[in-house]
Amino acid sequence: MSTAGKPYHHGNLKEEVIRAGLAMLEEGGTEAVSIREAARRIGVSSAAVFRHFANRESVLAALATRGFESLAADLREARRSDDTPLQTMGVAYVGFALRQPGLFRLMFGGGLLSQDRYPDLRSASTTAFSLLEEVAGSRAGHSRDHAIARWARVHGLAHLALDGLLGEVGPERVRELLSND
Amino acid sequence: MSTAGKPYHHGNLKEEVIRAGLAMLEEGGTEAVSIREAARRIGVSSAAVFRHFANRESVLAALATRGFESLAADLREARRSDDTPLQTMGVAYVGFALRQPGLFRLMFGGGLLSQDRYPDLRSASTTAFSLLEEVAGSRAGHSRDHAIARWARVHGLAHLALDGLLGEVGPERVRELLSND
DNA sequence: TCTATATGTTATCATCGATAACATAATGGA
DNA sequence: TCCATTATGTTATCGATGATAACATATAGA
Repeated sequence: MSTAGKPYHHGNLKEEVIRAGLAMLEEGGTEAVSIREAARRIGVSSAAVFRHFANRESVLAALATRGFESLAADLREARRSDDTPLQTMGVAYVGFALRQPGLFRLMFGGGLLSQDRYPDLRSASTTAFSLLEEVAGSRAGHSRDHAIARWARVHGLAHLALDGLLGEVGPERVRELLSND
Repeated sequence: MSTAGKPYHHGNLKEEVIRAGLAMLEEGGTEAVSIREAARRIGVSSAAVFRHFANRESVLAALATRGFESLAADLREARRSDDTPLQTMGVAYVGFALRQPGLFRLMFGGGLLSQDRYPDLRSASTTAFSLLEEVAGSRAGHSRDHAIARWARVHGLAHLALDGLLGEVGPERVRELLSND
């Protein structure tokens, strides 16, 4: 038990590291995610963080995993739209990227996905993607390849918008770019 | 003049740093690009590198710029195909990403493009993109938005393939995925 | 030739990820 | 209840990195 100050055991450190990591991610991108800085913000020694994560990369993997879970939630919400679920999901997808660019870049640009360590990350990403692909291929007479092509378009739009190559991109603009099919 | 060993002045250091950087990029991604390691490989002090680059990020920007120039060259070559230039350029685009994943990830995933420093990088990227967009929109009756959508699909395919989300992807597979229009 | 400038070198610093050695709290069986 | 095991935290330390300052040498032009 603690007498007055902080208890010796934090109790929720892993979760807080993730919270701090997500914040740093948006402040300065993946490079700005630092174990020491996270520890500093939480008020704990940096070595304590290593009790919960093997190394920095595994922190990044945890952040990316959260990202895919969050993206999947957004996509599920968008799917409820009864009129044009594909467009709406596309808008949600691009919106996610623009709202959390640091996270989005980590999720894809980081090369974590293409590795085989981090099975949690793999499965979280698969879950999110299957939501998109499912809807993209649901119209009658469309091949799986067609679904992939649609999915790729959404993904590409998100990346291009993020890199500022499409000018200002709002929800309506995204819907417009996804309407021609 | 030097008596026997290396001359005091390297003479071509900037270029060699870029060469070394490109190599490191493919060996271990952006994170593996290190000023000190580059200097070590070239056989020069790390401080010497800073005579030619303001900081590490500006080295990365130079590498990315090279990447866009190289990509543009590939696209120009592909455009010469008289039958299906758009598909061929798409194949070249994805092929570039798969052949040089580290470079491709730096060019996009790094967030360098969205910054405003590095005007050379901006212009190199614009040049490359205009090649794609030009051809993508050249068919009669197609809007600029349609060209962007096509471009996005190619870009998205490159990213997805790079992240291993499309399984094995060879040139024919890419052409297949780009054929439905 | 001589001087300014470009380009290299050798310290040196603060920061970072990582690990070892040690300290304390929480848990659960005898 | 006590005590041993385990989980979780701390401090000290290491090697590598980006960056800068102070100094050395080569090159080029007046």
